[in-house]
Amino acid sequence: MNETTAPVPPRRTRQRTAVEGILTGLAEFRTAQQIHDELRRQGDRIGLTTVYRTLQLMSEGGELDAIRNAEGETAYRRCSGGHHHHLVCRSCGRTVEVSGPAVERWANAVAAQHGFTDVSHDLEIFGTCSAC
Amino acid sequence: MNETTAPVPPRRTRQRTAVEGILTGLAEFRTAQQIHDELRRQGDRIGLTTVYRTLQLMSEGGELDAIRNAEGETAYRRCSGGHHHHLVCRSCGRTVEVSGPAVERWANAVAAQHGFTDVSHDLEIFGTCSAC
DNA sequence: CGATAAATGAAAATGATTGTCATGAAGATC
DNA sequence: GATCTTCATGACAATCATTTTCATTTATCG
Repeated sequence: MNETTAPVPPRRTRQRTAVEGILTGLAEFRTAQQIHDELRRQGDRIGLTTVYRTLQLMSEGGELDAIRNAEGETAYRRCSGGHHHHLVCRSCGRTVEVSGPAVERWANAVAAQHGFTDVSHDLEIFGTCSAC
Repeated sequence: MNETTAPVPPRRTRQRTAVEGILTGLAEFRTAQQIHDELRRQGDRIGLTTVYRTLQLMSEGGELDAIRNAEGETAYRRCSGGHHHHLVCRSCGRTVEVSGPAVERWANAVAAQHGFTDVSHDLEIFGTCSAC
C-alpha cells in the first residue's frame, strides 16, 4: 500500500556509480552533456540517455541541486544537506552556496498572508565575481 | 565609431507595436508563444519568429524582464519600475506580486561579502492557494 | 516619389531533452 | 552457482522551444 515511500532502492549499476563518482568531489555545476563527455574521456562507456535519466532521478531524490543556465541547459551539482541558495557568477559560472534563515521566514510569512500553504521557493543571486 | 551605443532607433512597425501593446498593462510573465497566440486570437496577423525576435530585442534593450520557467521556456514581462517577486499557486497558477526590501538588501549584502558586483536575483515562491 | 536598409515570416535547422523498445544486468530465489 | 523477474541501459526516433535562412515587404530618409 505504500507505493509513494519508495521501498525499493535504486539498483547499483556501473553507470550510476560512474555518474555519482563524477559529481562527488566536484563543487561546480555540470550539465548532463558535460558529464557524459567527461565519462567518455575517461574511457567509460555510457549512454547519454542514461546520464540524463540518472541525473534526473538523483535530483528528484534530493541528492542533487539543479539549476537552469542562461543557455537553457540544466546543470546539476551534488547537494550539501541543508536548504540553501546560490550565488552565481555571470561570467565564469563560479557558484557559492549561501543560506539565509531570514529569507526563509519572510517567504513563508508572505505566502501565509496570502493564504498559501505548502510553501517552497527558489532563489538565485547573480553577479560578477571578483576574479572576473 | 560608436557601434555599441545604438545610434539607430528600432523602426516602428505594426508588429512591434502589437507586442508592446500586449505587455503594456499586463503585470504577468508571458512566453513568446502565449503572446503570439493572444495576438492571433485578437485577429492580429503576426509571425511567431517576429514575436521571438521582438521580445529578445526588447529584453536586451532593458524594456523587459526575462525569466526561465521550470519547463525551460523563457517568459517576459514589462519592466515595471519597482522590483518585486512572485507568489505562484502550484495548482491553478494564480500569481500574486510581492516585494520585500529586506530580501533585496540581504541578497546584495551576501553577494558583496563574496566579492560579487553588479548583483541581481530571481526569487519565486510556490505554494497552494486558499482556493485550491 | 523612389532608394535602401531594416523588419517580417514561412520553412528548415538547431539543440537540449524525452520517449520507445529490444537487450543487458542487478538482486532475489532456488 | 543456476535461474528468474524486473529494473536499467542505450541507440535511435521524436518532441519542443528557439534560432537561422532568405526571399519579400515596408519604414524611414532624402
